[in-house]
Amino acid sequence: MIKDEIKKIIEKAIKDFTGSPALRESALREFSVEIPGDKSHGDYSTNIALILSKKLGKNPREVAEEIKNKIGKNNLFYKIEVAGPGFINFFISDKYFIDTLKNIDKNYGKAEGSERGRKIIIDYTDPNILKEFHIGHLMSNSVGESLSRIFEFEGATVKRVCYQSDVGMGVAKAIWGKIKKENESWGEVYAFGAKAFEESEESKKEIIELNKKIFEKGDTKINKLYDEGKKESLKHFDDIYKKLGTKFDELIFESQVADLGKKIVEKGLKDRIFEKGDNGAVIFKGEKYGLHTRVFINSEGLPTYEAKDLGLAKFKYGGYKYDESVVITANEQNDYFKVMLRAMGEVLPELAKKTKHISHGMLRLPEGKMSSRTGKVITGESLIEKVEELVKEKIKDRELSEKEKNEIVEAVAIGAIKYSVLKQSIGNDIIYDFDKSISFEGDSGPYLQYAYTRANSVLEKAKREGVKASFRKTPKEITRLEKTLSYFPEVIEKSGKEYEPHFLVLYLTELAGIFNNYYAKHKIVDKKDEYSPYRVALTAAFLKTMKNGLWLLGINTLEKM
RNA sequence: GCGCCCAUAGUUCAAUGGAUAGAAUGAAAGCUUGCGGAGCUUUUGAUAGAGGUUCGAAUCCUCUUGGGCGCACCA
Repeated sequence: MIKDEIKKIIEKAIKDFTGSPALRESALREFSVEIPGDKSHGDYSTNIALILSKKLGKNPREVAEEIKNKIGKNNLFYKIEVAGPGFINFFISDKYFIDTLKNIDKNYGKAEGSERGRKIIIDYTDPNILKEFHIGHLMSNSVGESLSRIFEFEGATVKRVCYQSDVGMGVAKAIWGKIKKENESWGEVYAFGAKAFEESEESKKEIIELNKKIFEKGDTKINKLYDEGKKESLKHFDDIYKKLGTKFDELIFESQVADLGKKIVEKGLKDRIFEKGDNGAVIFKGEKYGLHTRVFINSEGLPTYEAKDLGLAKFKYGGYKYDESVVITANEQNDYFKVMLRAMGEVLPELAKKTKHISHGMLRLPEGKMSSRTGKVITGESLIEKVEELVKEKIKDRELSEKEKNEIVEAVAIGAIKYSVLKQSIGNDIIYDFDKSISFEGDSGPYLQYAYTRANSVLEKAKREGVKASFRKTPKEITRLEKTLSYFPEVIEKSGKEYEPHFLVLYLTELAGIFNNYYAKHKIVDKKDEYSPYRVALTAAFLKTMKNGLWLLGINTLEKM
């Protein structure tokens, strides 16, 4: 990557610069090499002089000039200039960009980054059995899958896991509902049970009683109901994962980690990390760390979610010696995670250090539009269905086979949803606009898919007309397209490092726009034009980059649409 | 009550403390002999308010206003 090369050059240039080694070190940690938004500021730009001058108490422009002189001549650039308050701008030779283009193949950008050799476990989606798969799960899945693919692409070995609750009151509410309303779906009966639990003392008692029975596993009828429900639930989730393009390496259930968690907390109690509350519950006093108190084992001696999460960490590490454990949840759990991770820092310090909590915002729908007649919450699958219907309506007049149409509907709908989730920084709420998400123009998944498809048909035309891709004859001046294509590896690395797929989304959207612009200005396939082979090769490079990029977001490309 | 997060063009989003705050969409105007016009070009328009730190603040600090979330036995 060119950015790394520039960094090395700068490092070398300031090696025998005035100041102490410690000062130099800290400057090297802080400085950055960026692609400036304004192209008149060069292809790459660094703020090293601004950082150094601050530490040295010198004029930044003078420092910049000095560094520029130290760098001297280098074939990579045709020009270096000092600009503004003291930026050093690098203008890269076209030859470099063309050489990069030549190396764009289907592995372009792969495993170049910083994750090489690392073992990462990533936990996302996390629906609970017998409950609905809701929009939050859809968000978690989109984020988790994309990050997984980015880490893998950067060279990490990734284990995808999904942690789900299969015991407790939630399950009891659903089973209680199922007993009362045999023919209703699990999602429905759960809602029914949950409502009854809140509203009727009698029902509440029954559900608590039932919860014990489920736990004891003594009643064959209840056992059967539970087993069937669990199986059906998991099958149902599996269908959704297939559609979304996720394949988990392991499903971990709450029941598998409860005892482990309890033991960890009991040991922690002996070590005085935890303490006993008034009524016998085992608690962690978060106030010592500026947080709040949470219960890890309740007064009945049962481990809570907190304890189970400790068990989960140990369980995960037992099966896979990870370097990093990434957990993705909605951000309403942020404060909870702070306390739990702080406690983990005391009882499982090594694992706590390796754990990274990433939280996403809510997917909000335009008011009224989606709430169905029954007033139920919108589920993840009904969202997918609704978007599919809209896409279906949109392409109904195309001359395509039924089979082709179905493929397009699914790819475009999923692409639209994933794009909407991933296009902005994780953590903030998303206002989901149905029409915008499936729009073929502007800021959307389908726009990228369309740009891909159109480029693809250009290549098909080239094939028909016998124009072969070649970089032998290159134009005198290259365009933004060649330059932008070369940024791809850097963008992926940044997305992975910062756990932010939106950098990639923004990049691909810009790239698609630039390609569309190129396409509008140049005739790509033209037998009589000596530059046509080059343009075909450039189009092929765009196609591969776009395909890889979309794949990293979990979005499929289409040959026709 | 306490804590955490958030506030940027009409709208939806960008911007490791850096250069003239970028896109998309909307609105207005234009482009088509040439591959999928579902495209391209141009114009329009914003940092919630008040202080402070800094050579430099949308970004850091304080206060105000307006939102979201969380605070002992749910997950």
